[in-house]
Amino acid sequence: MNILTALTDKVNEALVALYNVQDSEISFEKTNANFAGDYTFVVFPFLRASRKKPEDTASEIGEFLKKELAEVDGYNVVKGFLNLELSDSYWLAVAENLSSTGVRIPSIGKGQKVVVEYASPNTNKPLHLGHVRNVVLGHSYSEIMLANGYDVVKNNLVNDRGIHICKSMLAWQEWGNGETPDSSGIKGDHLVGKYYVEFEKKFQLEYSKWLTSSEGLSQLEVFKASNEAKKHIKEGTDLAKAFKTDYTNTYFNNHSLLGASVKIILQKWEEGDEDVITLWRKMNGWVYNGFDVTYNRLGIAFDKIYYESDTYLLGKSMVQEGLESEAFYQKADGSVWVDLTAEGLDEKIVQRADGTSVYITQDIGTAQLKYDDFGMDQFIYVVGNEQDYHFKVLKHILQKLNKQYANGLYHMSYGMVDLPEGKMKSREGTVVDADELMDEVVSTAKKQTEDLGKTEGMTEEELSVLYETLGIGALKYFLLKVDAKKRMLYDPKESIDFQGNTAPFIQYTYARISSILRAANETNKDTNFRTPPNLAAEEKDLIILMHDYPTAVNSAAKNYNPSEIANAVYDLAKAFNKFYHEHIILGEEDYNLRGFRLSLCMAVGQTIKHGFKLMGIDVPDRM
RNA sequence: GGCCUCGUAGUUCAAUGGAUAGAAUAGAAGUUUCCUAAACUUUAGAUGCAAGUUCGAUUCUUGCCGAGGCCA
Repeated sequence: MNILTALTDKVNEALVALYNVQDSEISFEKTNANFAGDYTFVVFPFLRASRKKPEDTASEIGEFLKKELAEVDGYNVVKGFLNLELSDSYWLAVAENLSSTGVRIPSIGKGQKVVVEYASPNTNKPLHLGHVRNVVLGHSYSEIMLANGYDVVKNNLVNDRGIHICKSMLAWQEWGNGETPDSSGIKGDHLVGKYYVEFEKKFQLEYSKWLTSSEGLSQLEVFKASNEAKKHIKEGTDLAKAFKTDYTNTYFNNHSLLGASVKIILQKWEEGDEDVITLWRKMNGWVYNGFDVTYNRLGIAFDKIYYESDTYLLGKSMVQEGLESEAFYQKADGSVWVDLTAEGLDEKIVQRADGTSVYITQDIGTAQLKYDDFGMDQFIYVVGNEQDYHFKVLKHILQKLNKQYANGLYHMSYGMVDLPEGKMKSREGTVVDADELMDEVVSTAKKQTEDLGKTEGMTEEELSVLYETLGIGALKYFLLKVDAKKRMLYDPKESIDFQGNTAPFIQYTYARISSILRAANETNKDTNFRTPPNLAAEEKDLIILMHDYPTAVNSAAKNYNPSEIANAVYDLAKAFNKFYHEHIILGEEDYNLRGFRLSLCMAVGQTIKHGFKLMGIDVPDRM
């Protein structure tokens, strides 16, 4: 029972009756705090039809609503703003409903299947803060879709093959001395990452040496004369430095001994060489064990995991299909292309002249695989915005191939997490490691809790659960409260706050509520109330926020934006603390008033818990 | 070179084209005989610049300045 639906219908009726305007787009906003009223209707767009002053138009519509809708108690008009005042008895009915049925979300996704792909890590190094934003968003969005009635498949596509893991393999073989997670006590993903870094170090050494060799110096001269160099001269960058950066890949492919060795490993892998496959399995196994620890601590899981080693050859048959249907075309050298200039994009290669596939070909194949496996209505990729172009292309290609399911493709494009100095760079050691970050926020939670000293009587186990709840909660909330599309900043020096608009603030509110309800239970005070008492402003605020909460859950799904949940829950927690400060609850003498307030507490607690579940964050009963 | 994002208080984030641009944090001043002060109250502080569309622009359009990204 959402009053806005009724209001929308009635305003439409009013517009027809008064000004003969049909089928208008009606919307309401919350009344600005500086004016009386609950919801506001803006009449400016209808002045042309009414041919009256804004004030008169608003008054006429207000009068109509007041007469026709029992819930509308009164109204006031400021310029073209019609502020509608709903009756206390309406809000009390809402409160009663909340206390009897709890949180109810309209099932807008009933009967629809969605595959949400997130995480998608490489297996050559541990997860970092960027991955954490990814998985936290993906998990939260999946939960939001579930709450909206969708049938959701949480899906991970692991990039377990390729040149990157071969680098770790080579380094481990050469310099590892048989080190394992068990022998070294290092978490598996970190151990494999250690050898990846080791490889890069050795490679840089080799490269630096080459750069000062006669061959390297002569290549530098060639570079200095090139068009590329002109750009750098214009920007004033050091040419030797620019060359070093620009030439890295060419060096790796054409000159490097280490590069050549890695490529041999990759080739052997593709041929199915037993020794290489065994090593590859072993090291990936270490990484998966490590990832599982990280995922578990973050409280996320998947329903379906694809591995690129199984899927990287997919898509080739679809290249044939595209050629036959003339969606693709072949160049003289045999390479296959798709022309997307009509769609405002470029021409894009989908198969190289030597017959090997490119990255996007795999994605075409896995999209089809997903559809074959799940027959989903929508499939969502939680992937950073650096791949905006890639997914635009992917969608267009699938459409050109006449795949109906292509219309259900959505790239949930989120912004990067930046550091104060800019992007995280593994080479410069500025990457914020996921495991270290979790350790840090949890130990901050521990320290804060101990400083406040309110946990007397809790066991060691309860305390360690509490620290995880608070620390991991703070981290997740920090990442989720920002609009997913936007890039955001993390400052390691300041780390993550526990005051203000944070998870611990909201968890604290929940703990307060739990504490009250516990005490009420122990003293046999119940949440029943019969005669509707007068509504205090703080009570009404709570009811309105809870009344609007389900709309926020629908909206978060429609807008692919979990931050709407964070905002809604934060506003509610803030309003509750104000209410708590202004009104006695347990000590209230009046039976009905006390019951009413207790029922409000219960409903607020349930709503907070519900919202936090959608963000994948736990709530503590005390803290 | 082409294309795509983004510029809001000192800082980090809000604001379906609507009223006096909201929070948090940092700053200043308060609140504890009272259900948890991780709280509450008060205070000061911002739309990069310039045009345009509109009854009305932080929001839409164009140019400039600045930051980031993608494609060869």
